[in-house]
Amino acid sequence: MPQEDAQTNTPQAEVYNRIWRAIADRKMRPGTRLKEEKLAEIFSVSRARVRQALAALEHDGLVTIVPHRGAFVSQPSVEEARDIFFARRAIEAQLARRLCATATPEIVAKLERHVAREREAHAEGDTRTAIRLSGGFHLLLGELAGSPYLWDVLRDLVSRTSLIIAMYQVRTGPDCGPDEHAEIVAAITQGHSDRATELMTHHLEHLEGTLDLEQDASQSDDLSDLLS
Amino acid sequence: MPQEDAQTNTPQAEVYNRIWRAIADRKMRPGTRLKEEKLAEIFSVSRARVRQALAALEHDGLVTIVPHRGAFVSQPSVEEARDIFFARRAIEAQLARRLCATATPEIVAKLERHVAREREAHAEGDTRTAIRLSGGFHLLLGELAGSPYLWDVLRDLVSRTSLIIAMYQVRTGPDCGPDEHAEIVAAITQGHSDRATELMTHHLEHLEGTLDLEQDASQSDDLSDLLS
DNA sequence: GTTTTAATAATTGTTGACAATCTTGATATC
DNA sequence: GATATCAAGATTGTCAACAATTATTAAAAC
Repeated sequence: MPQEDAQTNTPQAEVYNRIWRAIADRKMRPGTRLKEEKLAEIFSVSRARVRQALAALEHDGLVTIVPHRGAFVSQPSVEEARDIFFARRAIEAQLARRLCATATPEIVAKLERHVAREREAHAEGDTRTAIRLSGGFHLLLGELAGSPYLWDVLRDLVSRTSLIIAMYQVRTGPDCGPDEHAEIVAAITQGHSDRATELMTHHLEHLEGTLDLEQDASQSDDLSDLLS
Repeated sequence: MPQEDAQTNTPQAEVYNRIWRAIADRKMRPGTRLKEEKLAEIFSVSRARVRQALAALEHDGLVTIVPHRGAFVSQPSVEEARDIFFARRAIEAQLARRLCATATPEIVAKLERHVAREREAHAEGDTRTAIRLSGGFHLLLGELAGSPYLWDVLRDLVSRTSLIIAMYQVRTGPDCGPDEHAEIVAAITQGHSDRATELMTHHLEHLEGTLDLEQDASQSDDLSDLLS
């Protein structure tokens, strides 16, 4: 499942959100250990709260909990990475198609405004916000498509994609520039649903293609670096 | 998010699975209250375990937790119901399409065997297993499509659909007979991907159409029955 | 010098008791 | 009689101490 996670008020949600953002924004590398007591100290909450947050994050696939060993930032395998991209293509293609049918001027305006901000951050060389906005584009698209359920699935997929990029990006590459997003928005604006879905599919394939997903999955540890 | 939930070993997973099945098999009506202490007594576990299980079930959308009030079997609204069906169409259409491209003889055999079992239960008038097998067909399709992630999303969607049917079915109707499933399998067997996706979409629309989703969403309580 | 074994420390898992909140029922007031 | 107020009971939420498990270190054996 997937459903309303990002609550706001309660202190336990605060812990969840902080860790979630840290992982999604790639401030914590995959494999990082998350000690309960340390987190409890950082956030000034009881260990039970941290425990709940970690359990929820495990449900989201961002954290892996090994019994009696602790919680770690997940290290998605190559197979999982490919699967995530397949799921994104399947879902986002449909969302783009639906948006073509339901797009109002306000919706188009929101999309164009977002792409403009992406362009801005990209031009200024502000990589961190560029990354966040880039993921945000896909989330915005899901939000505007009017399916709360798929929006939540998409939120999950985008955050997992962050982990995948952190693990498998070959270098600090172009990182999903705003041009392809602009094209998609253009297709939606004109109501070309087939073209929009095709562009979205291609865009995600392009993103997947920039990663190094060829390595042997059996050597996901640090050992592989030493033996190369 | 959606990911590996149905663990097997641990006692807390046992509680989760038992409650999950009870809801998915429509043995517990939407709105039923789930008292922690009572569940703890039934399953002979501590209240903390029950608490974990309920939290996970809330994440799956099968249970709604109201702070300081307790846990209840969810009562999906009409909007949520429509959204769930939209999501199912989006995802299952893509899964059917993919299966057309990757279907092996073994896969086809598994699908046909399942449909045969559905026919059997239907002919014998065994409604309960017919319902379970009917949902199982969609899950099997997701499993054979080879996307663990979407399979998990589908599992979530199918269980939510059970709740929706429990709430909105107009009577104990035909309940998704096996004939449409057979047609879909036939299309997959022949590799007609467009036809398979179309059949799947239509099948889900048909299922949604058998429900009474016209009622005013503001009257989801029992009062609406009394005032009609 | 390397491997085994044991003792210690650090970390996670669980439980039961207590606090906070809500529901229910009775009583008082209009 | 209907509504408001308040107390008792029931239920959920939280925490801190304790148990179980694993990691680390040191010593011992080869």
